[in-house]
Amino acid sequence: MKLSDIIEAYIKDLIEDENSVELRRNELADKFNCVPSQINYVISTRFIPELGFYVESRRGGGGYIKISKSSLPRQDYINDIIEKIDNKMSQSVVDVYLKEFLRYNILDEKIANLIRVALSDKSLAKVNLADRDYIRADIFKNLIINL
Amino acid sequence: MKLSDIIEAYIKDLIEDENSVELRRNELADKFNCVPSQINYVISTRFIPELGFYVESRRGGGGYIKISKSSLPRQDYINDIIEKIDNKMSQSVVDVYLKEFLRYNILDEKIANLIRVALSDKSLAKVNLADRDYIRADIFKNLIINL
DNA sequence: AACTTTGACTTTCTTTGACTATTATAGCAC
DNA sequence: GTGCTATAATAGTCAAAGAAAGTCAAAGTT
Repeated sequence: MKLSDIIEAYIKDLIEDENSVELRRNELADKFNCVPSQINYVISTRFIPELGFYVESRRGGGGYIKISKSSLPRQDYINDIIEKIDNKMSQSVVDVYLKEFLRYNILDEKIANLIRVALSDKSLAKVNLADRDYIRADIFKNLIINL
Repeated sequence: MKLSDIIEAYIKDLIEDENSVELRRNELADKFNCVPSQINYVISTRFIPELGFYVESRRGGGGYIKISKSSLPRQDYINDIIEKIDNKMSQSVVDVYLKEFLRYNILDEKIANLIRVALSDKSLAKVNLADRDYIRADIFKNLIINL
């Protein structure tokens, strides 16, 4: 078994309890006798939004990496959808999805609106046009993973 | 938890009652076993005018640091904050604001979390570093206005 | 070819300390 | 008493050091 797989399993075990863990990157690296950046590798290949994970972190003294897993029943449905989502989305495609989600009670009006605002061309005005739809899709995926 | 966070919480607790506190810098530093200038660090990163805090101080014998919180009605408060928000925001500055909003019940955990996710470096990974903080601020302002 | 491991370099946030600035007060000269 | 001065008691500033985590590409494996 590869080291990365072992680390992955270890982290998943920790997540089990609380549906989330807070890790110290260096500690973990130490524990598994690898370079710290391997932890990043494991996280970025295995704890991805598409699989229902959300990762937050903070640098500096007292820094941490927090990984949470959303385990709601509708999660499978959401995951299915996320898999199908293109890596770029226009404003109107976002709207299509939101309507769909509203219909299935995956979110309420208030949240849908928040997402709409966050992803609007207005909010993203400074992102150049070529990248905008890609960034919109990124934000969207991260958001619905965390609904 | 970081010392700075602990000190921040401690001070906020003291403020709760009277909407203000008067501190002695050295005493506080002593209490938390840190150098006095750490108190300044905490104040300058967490008790900023943008969040409605007002800090007065005096040196010399009998010196003090007084921190007060203005408690405007909700909408005024929001407007006030929006006006003061810089045109760029780091992830951690967003966090500071959200914590504040939570504290004053301007939004709930769920929404705060969504905003956090939407504005995280993760979501905005494809935005180049030079622009990221500006775009984050744009989205943030749009969101807050539409809260 | 795809995946994993490694390490040098970068970025972010916190802690520390040396140096500076301000204020109150005690003591002294008058 | 009044005014001046020295001293002690505070707080402020700023830059360096420290403590994480992130990035990226080269090297190694399968």
